[in-house]
Amino acid sequence: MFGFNNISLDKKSRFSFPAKYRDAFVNSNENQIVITKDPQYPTLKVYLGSEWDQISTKLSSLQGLDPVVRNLQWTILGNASVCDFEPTGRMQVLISADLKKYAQIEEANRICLIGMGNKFEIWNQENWEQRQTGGSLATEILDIVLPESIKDMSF
Amino acid sequence: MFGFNNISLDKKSRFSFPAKYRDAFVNSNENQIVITKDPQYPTLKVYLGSEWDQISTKLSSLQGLDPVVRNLQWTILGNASVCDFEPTGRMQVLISADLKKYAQIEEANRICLIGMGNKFEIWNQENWEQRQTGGSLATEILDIVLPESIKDMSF
DNA sequence: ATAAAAAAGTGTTATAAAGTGCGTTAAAAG
DNA sequence: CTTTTAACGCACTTTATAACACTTTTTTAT
Repeated sequence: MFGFNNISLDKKSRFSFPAKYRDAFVNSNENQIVITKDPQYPTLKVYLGSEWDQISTKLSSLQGLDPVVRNLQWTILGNASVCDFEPTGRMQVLISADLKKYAQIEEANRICLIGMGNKFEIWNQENWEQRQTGGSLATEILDIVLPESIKDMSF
Repeated sequence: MFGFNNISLDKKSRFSFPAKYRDAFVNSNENQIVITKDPQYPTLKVYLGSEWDQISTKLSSLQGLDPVVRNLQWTILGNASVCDFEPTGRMQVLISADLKKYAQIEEANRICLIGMGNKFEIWNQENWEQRQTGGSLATEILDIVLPESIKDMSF
């Protein structure tokens, strides 16, 4: 599941996944989607239910005394929103006001949904364009020194 | 699969691969083609499905908390467009508006399709000619410092 | 505490736009 | 001259989105 999609939110902040991803969802037998905050950029991560189970299990088992780990746990686990999801239906998903705010898509009715293989990212359009052209964003956090325990994890 | 081809896009932004490549496609049993952005030049890369599976699997497994890796993931994975592809048929492929813009072929109805062995490149005609005569392009990005993890990958 | 009102969430339908398939014509190759 | 290939046009199908109606939850006022 790859690629760029410029899609619209309706008045209630719902969007539907592009139909081109339907087969992949149906084949992998997913019936849940999880949206949460990205720990580094003002963007949202969208995981398939099965993928989320792995990530959340691994991440919650890590030693919470390490401040970097603790922060990742807060950001990723503490903001996760689980949505029921029907791959054979309209594939609609609601984005909460809190998550919209984080991704800076509060008043916008357009978002960029970026397929990154086994997950998606949701971007504010201007931010995505700026990233694509090599610009940096005010809120990005890049200089994390990673503890050994998460060096083998990819979020 | 090598060589230069000057071919036309139809009104819906489709083009067909030249018939001379048919045997190669049929023999390698490909039924998908993937188009995505080149990370350095304003041009598009076209991969066979099998080749793409390898590249995308490797790239998405890398540590996304590294900003250089993340940027490559965004560019290559996040802009990939997967097309169903019938080697025995017309071998037609659609180029999305977003990718056309990146390769600066927005209003043009002619493109250059360059066979590079196991992949192709799609160029705006003027840009291709300029590169051939040694000129440089305003948007090219050459000074990427690659992390160790991707030094053995070729895109 | 209860009822009314407002807000938030869910589901359906209609319409325009985007994408697909295929036949025909024009051009190139053998 | 015949055959193959590329380009174009058109009709059909699918998809995205806006509009609307209805349900549930939350808030507010009495």
